Formats: sequence, C-alpha cells, structure tokens
Amino acid sequence: MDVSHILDSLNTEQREAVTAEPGPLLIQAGAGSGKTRVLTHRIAWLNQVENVSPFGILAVTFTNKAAGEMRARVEELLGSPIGPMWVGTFHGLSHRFLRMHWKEAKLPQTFQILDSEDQRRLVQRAIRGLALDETQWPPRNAMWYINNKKDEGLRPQHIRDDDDPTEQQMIRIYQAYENACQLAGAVDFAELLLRSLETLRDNDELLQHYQNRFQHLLVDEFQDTNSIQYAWLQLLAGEKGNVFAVGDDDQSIYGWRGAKVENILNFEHDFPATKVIRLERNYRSTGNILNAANALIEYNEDRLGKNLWTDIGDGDLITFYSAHNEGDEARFIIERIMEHVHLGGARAEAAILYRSNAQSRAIEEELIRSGIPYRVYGGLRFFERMEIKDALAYLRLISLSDDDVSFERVVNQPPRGIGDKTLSQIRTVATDANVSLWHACAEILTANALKGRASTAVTAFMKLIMQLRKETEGMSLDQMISHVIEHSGLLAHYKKDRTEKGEARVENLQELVGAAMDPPDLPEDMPDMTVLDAFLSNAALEAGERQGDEWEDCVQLMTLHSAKGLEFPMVFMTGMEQGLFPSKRSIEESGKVEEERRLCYVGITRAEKKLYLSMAEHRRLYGRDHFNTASKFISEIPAELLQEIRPRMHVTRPMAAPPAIKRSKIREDNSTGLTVGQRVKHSKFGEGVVTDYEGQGSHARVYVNFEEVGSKWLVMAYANLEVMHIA
DNA sequence: TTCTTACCTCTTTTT
DNA sequence: GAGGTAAGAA
Repeated sequence: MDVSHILDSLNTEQREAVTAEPGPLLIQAGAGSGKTRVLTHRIAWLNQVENVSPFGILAVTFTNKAAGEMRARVEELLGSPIGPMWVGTFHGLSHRFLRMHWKEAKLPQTFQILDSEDQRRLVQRAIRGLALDETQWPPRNAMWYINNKKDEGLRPQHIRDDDDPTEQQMIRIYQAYENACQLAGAVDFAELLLRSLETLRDNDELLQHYQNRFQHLLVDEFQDTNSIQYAWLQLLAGEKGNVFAVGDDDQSIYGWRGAKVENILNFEHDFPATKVIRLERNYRSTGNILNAANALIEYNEDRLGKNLWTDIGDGDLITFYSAHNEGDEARFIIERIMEHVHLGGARAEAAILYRSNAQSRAIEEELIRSGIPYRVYGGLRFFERMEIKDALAYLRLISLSDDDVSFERVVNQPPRGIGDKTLSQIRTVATDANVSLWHACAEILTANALKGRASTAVTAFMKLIMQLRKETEGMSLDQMISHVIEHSGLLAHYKKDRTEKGEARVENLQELVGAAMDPPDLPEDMPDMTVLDAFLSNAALEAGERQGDEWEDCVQLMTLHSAKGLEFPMVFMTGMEQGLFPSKRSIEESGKVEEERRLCYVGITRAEKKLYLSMAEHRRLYGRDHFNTASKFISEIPAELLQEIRPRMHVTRPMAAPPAIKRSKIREDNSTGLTVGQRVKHSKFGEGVVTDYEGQGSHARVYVNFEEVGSKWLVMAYANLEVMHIA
C-alpha cells in the first residue's frame, strides 16, 4: 500500500515514532517539533497500514481547542470522519463514558455537569448546611481542597485527618458536598474523571470490554496528566500497554491543577520496555527565538534536558520594550501591529499574550481606540453568563426536578416572592429528610406548613415548572428554549432592565435560542441521551469556546496558558514584570518559579518570526498601583539576543483616558456612522473623541469625551458632529 | 420581600 | 476593579 501521504512530510525521528511497533512509546517532543503531526500521522498509520479499526483507537488531550484540531487533522489525513474513534479531552471522554454507563456509575441518567461557579455555590450550601462560619471556612478554599483530593483520587473516607481539626472539618464539608451532589445528580469536573476511573476499576466486565476495545491509546501533552488521568490510562491500557504518549517536561504548566510531570518518569517504569524517541528539531521558530528559549529553560534544575535546534536561520533579534505604564505598553504593541499590517501582514498573525486575564483590559481599550478588531480567548464565556445559566437552569429543572443547583438558581429568578425565609424552611426539610429541594417543597405543601403568601408562591412555582415540562414536550430544542425563557418570565425580567447591561442580557438569551438551532451531534454510542442533555453537557464542558467573527481578521489575545499548542508569526509577551510574571505567589513559594519559567518558555516558543517582550514600569492592577522592575526572565535571556527599545519622551496625552468600554459594544450594530476612538468636532463643545455609542436610527447616541467640557452623551440626529481627520 | 447602597474580600493559570 | 454579601430603606 502507498504510505507516502503519511510518511513523506516527516523527518527520521518522526517517522520512527509513527511507524513504531505496538507497545509503550514515549515521545519527548520539544516545542514546535511536530508533536501533533506525529500523533495524527500515527493514528493514520495504525488505521491504514496496521489495519486497526477506528473503533479500537482512543486519542486524548487536555483542551477542547487541541482536541478539535486533532480531530480535524485526523479526518483530513484519513479522508473520512473519525466515526467511532474516541478523540477528545479527558473530561469529554470521561463524560461520554459516564453517559453510556450511568447505571454502573450509580448516577441518574440525566446527571448534570457543574461548572466552577455551580460547584462553588453547592460547596457554599454544604458549608451553611453544617452551620459553619463562611468567613472562617471560605467556600473557595473548601472547593480547592475538594478538587485537590479528587485529583488525587481520594474520597472523604480515604483521607486521614491526623487529628487535625482543620482537616477534619474539611473532610466533613467534602462529605456533605458529596452527598448534595449525589442527591442532585450533579458531577463536577474532577468528579467526571474520578467517577469514570472508579466505575471502570470496579466493574470487571466493563474493564475487560474497554481493554479489548481500545487497542491503542494516544495521549497528547502527557506532561499535564494528573494522578487520576494517568491511572485511567494505565487501567485502559491493561497488559498490552499500547500507549503512545507525547509530551514535553519543559512545557508542564498545570502543576497547580494537580498535573504530575513525574508521570513522564514513571511511564518508563510502569510500562516496561518503553521505547523513547526524542524530537528536538524545531520547525517553527528562528534561531534567535529558539536560543532564547533554550537559555531560559536551562535555569531550571528539574528537567530531563533537551536542546532544540533549527536550520531556519537566526532571524530578527528579540525586542524588549520597557513602557511607562500599561497604556504605553499597549500603544507600543499596537504600533508594531499596524506597521505589520501596512506591510501586508494579517492581524491574525499577531498574538498578544499575558499572564492573567485582568491584563487584557488595558490592551483592549487601546485596541478599541485604534479601531483594530481583536478577539479574546478565555475570559467570560457565553455559557457562563448569568442570564444564560438562568435559562439553562430552567431547562435542567424541567428535565430533572431533583436538581438542587438549578432549583436554587431560579426558584426566585425572576422574583416571585420566595425569599430567604421560605427557602431556608425548604432547605431544612430537605436536609432532614435527605431529599431534594423540589421534593421538600411538595412535602411542605402537603403538610400545609407554610404561611398563605409563601404557600401560594411555592405552589405557583411548582406549577410553572410542571406546566413548562408539559408544554415543551416534543418541541425542538430551540422552540423549547424560546418557550421557556418567555413563559418563565425570565425574558420579561431582563427586558425590564433598560440599561445596556439588561439589553445585552436579552440579546444573549436570544442568541441562546439561535445556538440551540444547531445542537451538538449525538455520539452513536450514547443512545440514552436526549438532545437537551447533550446541549446542556456541552454548555458546561465547552462553555462557548468559539466566539463569533472567526472569519474576521483579528488580533489574538489570550493568556500564556491558553496559548500552549498554538503558534503565531508575531508574538507579544506583555507584563514581563517581577511580581506579575513570575507572579508574586510563585516567588514566595519555593519551587514554584520553575513552573513560571516553563510558562515563559511556552510563550517564547509560540513565536515563529518575531518576538516582542514588554513591561510597564508603572501598572494599575486590581485598583492598586505597582512600580515594577523587569522580570528576572528578561535577564535570563542572553543579552546579545535582545534589542532594547527606550520609550519616547512624549507622554502627555491630550486628554484624560475615556471610561472603559464594554466588550459587547464592539460588534454591536452601529448606526451612528462613527467609530470609537474617532475625533469629532461640535460647534459648541469643541473637539473630542468618541468613546461609546448606543441606540438605533434616530435614537442613536454617541458618548464624546470633549477636551474642554468633559464627556457628554449626544443624540446624533441633533448634534451635527463634524468628523475630524487626523493629520 | 425586594431594592439600594455601602462595604468587604480577593484577585494566576482551566476542564 | 469586580463580585459578592450584609445591612438598611421602601
């Protein structure tokens, strides 16, 4: 058979990996060495040359983005859909497994997935239920504790308290939370993994079946696996141990989430006769960029050691800019991007990376002012918005009324007279009888234990949910959502809010209906799943990764973490400041700086041609002023690779900075004919800059920051603004 | 009971 | 700076 389409584009080491005999294989692949390529070509090789059925292949990664890309590349290579192949994230595949085997996993068929916010609320309720002081036992901490234990594979009964009262209390909270989850049929992210591991481990028949089925397991970003994920792989691999693991210890950046780099070391031990292949040739970056990355990562003591090389040539030096403040930093970046665009480059070739999401604001403001389209990855996602979660909670409650998380969310949203007092009564009954809140309501009503007004309100609420259930039966998903937001009063509730925020919420709800017109595919091996279940699970697991306007040529903004696995011709690493990157916390805790350095390594190696590093000597973050010195990572890059640019001395800006502009504004229809950042002239107020706009047609208004009289809202129809052209 | 306001804390990174 | 909470007013 002709295998040239699989092998031709590969170098010797890559080819060795792709064509290796079955058995455990560990690929130590440096950044840009063709990791994903090796992985996808291996799948094609197994399928087309070794004749392994797609049914027998499981490939797993960490992020939805990476999984999506892997799927697309495999389909392209095979020239057909992946069909029954299991390709996805650890969480996604675990979820799939649990949906198929909910009975064995002791879950209700319609179990729901909790996102971090849901989880926090439920933990909080557990803490309150135990009559503990929330200030002394912050839900966030307890949640962190629980997730950590779950990542270690530990249930409350497995944890030794060592007579430590804090530990004992935490265990109690964990236990109470777990009871609440089980009762509500709720599963958090860590639970997905742990539960599927336990289910597999405790059911011989199931285990046998899957061990037989999956002849080959492939893992990407192996350095980021945590204990359960590793155990899960080991269990599935069984005796034959056909695990193809690709990883790079220098890119391990999820230690804070329980990822164990040691898994790379353990691998050779746990899977005897492991073949190790190293990929050190980099196809992505110029020599200077690579040398900087190599020199930096040398400062880490804890590493397996490898050195990337390339024959692309040295390329440009790395530019380092020390700005006065974050605005100056942003303007420097934007000027570079504009130059790039003038020379015919695409905006999408530029990526602006930062350590924490909070840093994006300053950059976004300047981008808006300059009228440059951009796209932010991460941050607040569609399905995490309040109004969307409200709507989904109604849907969940309709499909499973024992869902306490959803119950609490919407029982008084919109307000219907069921306040704290009534609710706490319901909660008490529920806890005492160990039943769901919904169930407790029914009991209280039959026992006539509520006062007149509260009783009517609760009855009305229950009636509403049951009625919605009946009315939406047989409806398509989008009809159903449309019906529910309308008749639950949710839409009317948000419509009452005439502010921009309220309008945005109404729009989001309408967008939700739109999203439901094109629901996710139902995998064939989950016959029990309804379209609604699939939609809801997808909402929690993917939270709306894709934002609109993907076709538009946008500058890319994201955290360093979410940049892993991606590459861009032009990369800006911002906030290279001691205390921000490396973060203050990591400096204080010993041993944490190495992970920060790896993160820096990841950032540097994203760049193909041009890398800019920048910092702000003065930065306002979280409402505080910081005066910074350069990140120690800057000094760890050899000076001969750096070209330092001094800021120009003009700093006085013509006017005060305009107020922050909401992100939702950017893509809104603009019927003013003006853009944010545009200079305009008014006959009376003089010159100013447009900082915001709202409304349609004759109601269209613009917000202008005038040099002399400050900011004013003006109605376009009367203002008679003259557009100024910047000389 | 609901709405409004003042105050408080917590700020890394993601499924 | 934001989000959440607690306290006070309608």
